[in-house]
Amino acid sequence: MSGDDKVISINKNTGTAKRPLTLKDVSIASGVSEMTVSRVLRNRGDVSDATRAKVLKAAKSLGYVPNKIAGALASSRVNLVAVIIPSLSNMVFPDVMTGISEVLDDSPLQPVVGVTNYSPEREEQVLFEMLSWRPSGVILAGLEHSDASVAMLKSASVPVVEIMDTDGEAIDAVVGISHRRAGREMARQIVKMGYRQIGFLGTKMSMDHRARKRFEGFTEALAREGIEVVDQEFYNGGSSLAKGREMSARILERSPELDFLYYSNDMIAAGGLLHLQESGIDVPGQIGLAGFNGSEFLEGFSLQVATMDAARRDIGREAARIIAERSDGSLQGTGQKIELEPRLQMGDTLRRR
Amino acid sequence: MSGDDKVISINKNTGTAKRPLTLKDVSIASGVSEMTVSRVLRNRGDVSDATRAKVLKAAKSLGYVPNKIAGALASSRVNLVAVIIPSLSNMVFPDVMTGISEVLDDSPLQPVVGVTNYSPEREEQVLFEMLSWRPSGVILAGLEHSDASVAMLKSASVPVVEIMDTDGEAIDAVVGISHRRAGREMARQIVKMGYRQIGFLGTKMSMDHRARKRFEGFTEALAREGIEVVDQEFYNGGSSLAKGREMSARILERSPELDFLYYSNDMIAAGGLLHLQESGIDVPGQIGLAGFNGSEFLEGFSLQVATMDAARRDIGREAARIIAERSDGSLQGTGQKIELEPRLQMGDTLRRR
DNA sequence: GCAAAGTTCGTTAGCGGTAACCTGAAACAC
DNA sequence: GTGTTTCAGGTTACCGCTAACGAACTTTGC
Repeated sequence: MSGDDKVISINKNTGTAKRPLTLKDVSIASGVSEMTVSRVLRNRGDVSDATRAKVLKAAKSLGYVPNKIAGALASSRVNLVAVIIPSLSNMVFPDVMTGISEVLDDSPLQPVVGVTNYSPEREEQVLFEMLSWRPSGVILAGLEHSDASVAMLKSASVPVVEIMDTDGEAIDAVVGISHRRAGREMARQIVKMGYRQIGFLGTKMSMDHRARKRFEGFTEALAREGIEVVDQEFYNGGSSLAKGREMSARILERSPELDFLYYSNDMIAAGGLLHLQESGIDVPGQIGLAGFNGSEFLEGFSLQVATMDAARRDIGREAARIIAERSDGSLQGTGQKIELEPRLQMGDTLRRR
Repeated sequence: MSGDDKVISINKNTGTAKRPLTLKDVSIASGVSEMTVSRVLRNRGDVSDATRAKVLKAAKSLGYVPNKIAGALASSRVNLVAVIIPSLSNMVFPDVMTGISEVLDDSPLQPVVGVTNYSPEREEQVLFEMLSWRPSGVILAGLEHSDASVAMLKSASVPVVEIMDTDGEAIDAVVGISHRRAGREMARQIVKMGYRQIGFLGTKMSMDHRARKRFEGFTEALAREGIEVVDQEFYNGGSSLAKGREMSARILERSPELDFLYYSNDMIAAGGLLHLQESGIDVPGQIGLAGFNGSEFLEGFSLQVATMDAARRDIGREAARIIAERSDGSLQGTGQKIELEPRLQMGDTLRRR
């Protein structure tokens, strides 16, 4: 906001204003037809080595960059994959993106990212925008979308892969884990280890369907053992260590009888760990902890927080694979469903017995 | 051959023919010309309210999604901004992206992200790919690019904003901080607080030019005080708390006389903090610490690590603003340079005196 | 030796929109 | 009434590239 900490200056560049080059320029420069240039540049059709070399040389010396817009319009082939995710600023989606890129790098396809900030309206806008570029496929997070979004996706006639979550009905293909199951398994493990007074800390779950499903699975599994969650604590906005600390302090003040804290993600769980350690509480003896995501950064703490790996990278890879193979014809049919296993990582914050 | 005997595939879900809709379909459905439909959908030119309503209704009921490819080709206007960054998995670029989105959301422009993994060759590829979509602007990280990349950017005749770093020569506009200066300021502060035996811990800097420049500024300022860095420790790959721990342990074993550790980013600095605290070392009395980035997650630790805010979000905002204003004509000229101020955050790991 | 079958390249007709121009009717001026 | 605007919408000609077809030339088969 303070305008005085900026220095603004203008330097004059000798930019030669030029009409962007077209195939015709290359064709003239190399003495062949535009079609032949097009063939050379796409490695398609029969071209003699001599002319190929000639054309490539001309294209390079001119600095020709093909116009994909025109190419896409003419061939009605667009090598873009729309990837629509809620956020880039937590740990999970960058990992998914890594998995997607790993696979698409070996294909002609390219990911294009759109971010929705967990807003269905924004998702609808972003989706519309993306579909208007006629991508070869769509990967989007979650199974919950507005009616309009679903309608757009259904009538777009492109491969659609919904990722992260398998608990629900898909539009086309799905790759993910069952968050209900992840919640259930963690609950069973916690009970098995003898904890009984369990508190839950997480986001306000109106928007985060996956956190909600984990919570549902969690409480359901507890209920089967005749146990109820003793207390809950919610927060808004992004996750942070500091929030994990504060929330842990609050819930323990309110409910000092708690012997276990289940967090909806690893970041706030780690914050909770720091708080407990500084309060001189014995973890996991007196109070146990668990998070969710299998985040790598947990490894840096003195105790490794128990968590459940969400297979983020694998999800990205499998989703991209479906798109790539459907789009090159090597995978037929629609509606593939890949349910990956959430893997429990016991860490050091669940007592063993 | 008549145009009517094309093979049309039928979607079993809806039973509707799935040839993608065009303006013509809407124009037939609403009884006006394609041009009028185009005008309605773009809110351009004179159309009566009656026909406007008619057209919008038809478009909505058909579920028409305009084809931006065709539109872009015809109007040679592409509302995309290429954003080329090294990585999504550290803390810095998601923040930059947030800043960019904040500004572009108020414009017709849309960011498209490409990731280079710190590889110049990959940057060249990604750039080529992006430029072939004829974007309205390019935002890319750093000032160091291959000759071919520079040539492409110069001849593309689009606004180019290089971000993060202002220490060097720009192709067109720049927005960033001086990393040399950031290094210098931190060095001065450290010396001022009485530390003398200083160690450096960071990435292998062959690829990370900004880390290198910080280090150069750092050693330069130390040299002016007659001080040299006592020991250094480098790592490969991504940053993590665990790496920060290990490196800190190693460097202190090798050089127990160190009284200050300067880390090239906050993640490894935080790891170092955890290591020192567990080793029973007094921070900042016995050993001081500082990182770089002004990462929010530092707030969660028991001591706030000293750091320097890189103004990431502001950088994104300013870069996007330049592109947006240049592209709507409200900003004339080229070569704007905006140098933001890195802000020192003293935290608790520098002793005060 | 000549027809059949490559090989290599050119020609034509769009892809689905939009810019620029044009037209007919109603509104307004004098 | 005639001339001039204004409004609402239609016509035409591309944008830069590629699919499809075909032509010229060379090679092969027997």
